[in-house]
Amino acid sequence: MSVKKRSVKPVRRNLAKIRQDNSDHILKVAERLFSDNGYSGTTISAIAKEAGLPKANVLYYFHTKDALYKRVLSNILSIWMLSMNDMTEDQHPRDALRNYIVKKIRQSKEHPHASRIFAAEILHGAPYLREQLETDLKEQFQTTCQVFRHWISKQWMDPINPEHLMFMLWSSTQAYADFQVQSSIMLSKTELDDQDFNEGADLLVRLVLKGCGINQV
Amino acid sequence: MSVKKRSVKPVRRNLAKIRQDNSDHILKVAERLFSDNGYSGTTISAIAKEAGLPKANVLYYFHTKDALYKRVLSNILSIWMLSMNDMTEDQHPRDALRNYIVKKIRQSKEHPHASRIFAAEILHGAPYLREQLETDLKEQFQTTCQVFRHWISKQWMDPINPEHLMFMLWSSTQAYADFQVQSSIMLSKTELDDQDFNEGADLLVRLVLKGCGINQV
DNA sequence: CCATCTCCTGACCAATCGGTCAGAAGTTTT
DNA sequence: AAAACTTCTGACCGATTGGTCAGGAGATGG
Repeated sequence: MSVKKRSVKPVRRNLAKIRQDNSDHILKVAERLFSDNGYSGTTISAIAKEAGLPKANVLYYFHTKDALYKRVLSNILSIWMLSMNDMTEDQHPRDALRNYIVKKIRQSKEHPHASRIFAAEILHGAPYLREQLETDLKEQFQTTCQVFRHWISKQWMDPINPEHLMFMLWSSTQAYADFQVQSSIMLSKTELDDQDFNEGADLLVRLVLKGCGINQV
Repeated sequence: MSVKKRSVKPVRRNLAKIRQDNSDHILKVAERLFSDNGYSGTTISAIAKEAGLPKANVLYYFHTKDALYKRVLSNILSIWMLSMNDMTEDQHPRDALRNYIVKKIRQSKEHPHASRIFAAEILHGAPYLREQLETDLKEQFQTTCQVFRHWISKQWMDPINPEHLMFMLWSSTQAYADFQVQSSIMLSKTELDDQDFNEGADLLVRLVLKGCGINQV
């Protein structure tokens, strides 16, 4: 019955860790909400509530909504760019294209929120990303198109339009994140499972390789 | 110098026409703004300003923002569904698929705003469209998948996964509206022109037909 | 020409928005 | 244990939001 008067808070938290943990937590919650409701549809109050913090605390870590959104975006973009530079001239398109498609669909599966925020940004004219699209992504795009042209000149694939092939690869893989809701409705599921992602990847690989006249092993 | 005191407003407008014209005008402006800024990012004041009307007048025609958005959406969906029921068993996939792709890309070109609103809606979980997706669109989806299976059984095309082929067709054609901004940046243009849309359609037709093992004429 | 209906709008409203701030509470340094 | 610093938060702010409303202006039918 007697309540021990022992100190109730022996936790002794660490300042640096507190900052790290709270920032991370807020970013994670914000990513999900921005993904579900868009920039304008997401309020700081909602983020705070979902994170279990007072609104003023969220604004203590990220001084403005804009700054928070930009941090979310830059996190996303760094993940993105990292795993895209993989297609090179010395590879055979058979392997390079398969790897690209598989990796891109895996990204859609593992980072659906990030993927959707990215898509929504572009859908609305890329107000925050335009600069990086015009520099970093464009450079990478042109490099990859050049790789395609190289493969074509080696007759490893049909003479197809490299730019539009890139658009097709991008959109059809991206769709497994962006339109997941629609796809799962069409398949009468609550959400896509691993097999669905695999079947999607298989179909795209097959379609692209055969469609580009790349002889498979 | 003398100002003629002739009646300044001889126009004598017609009530029914006034209602029609204003509603249409508001819907048109709203479609553009919803497309550019999303639902939450678009304010009634902004729509009113852009339409050259007082805010209260917009609300006179459409009692709530929600109702206006739903009207925009239903306009879009009716255009959508109309031109999608085209693939039938008695056609050869060579023609049916080509027609579908060409038509879908033309829609992306001619109704980019509608297309983007639709995409944003799905991206954010289809809060307003879910019911119609679950009934109308799903039914049509399954019908078309059945047509694919029929073509496969007739050995007019390879035994590919019909559902994922539909996803691929949908996303890669849709992209010519949704990601137009990104595409035009990649191609160093201010916007895509007719030739770009044609090249995109050509590539997709070629990729899909050859990829599905459909022998072209 | 008058009664009636529709169209139109400035003024107004409560609610919510992003953001500020003073000061309490907790942690680290001395 | 005291000083210095960071974390935390309730109360508050002006601006904007979607929406209401009373009443004026214009159109219509008899």
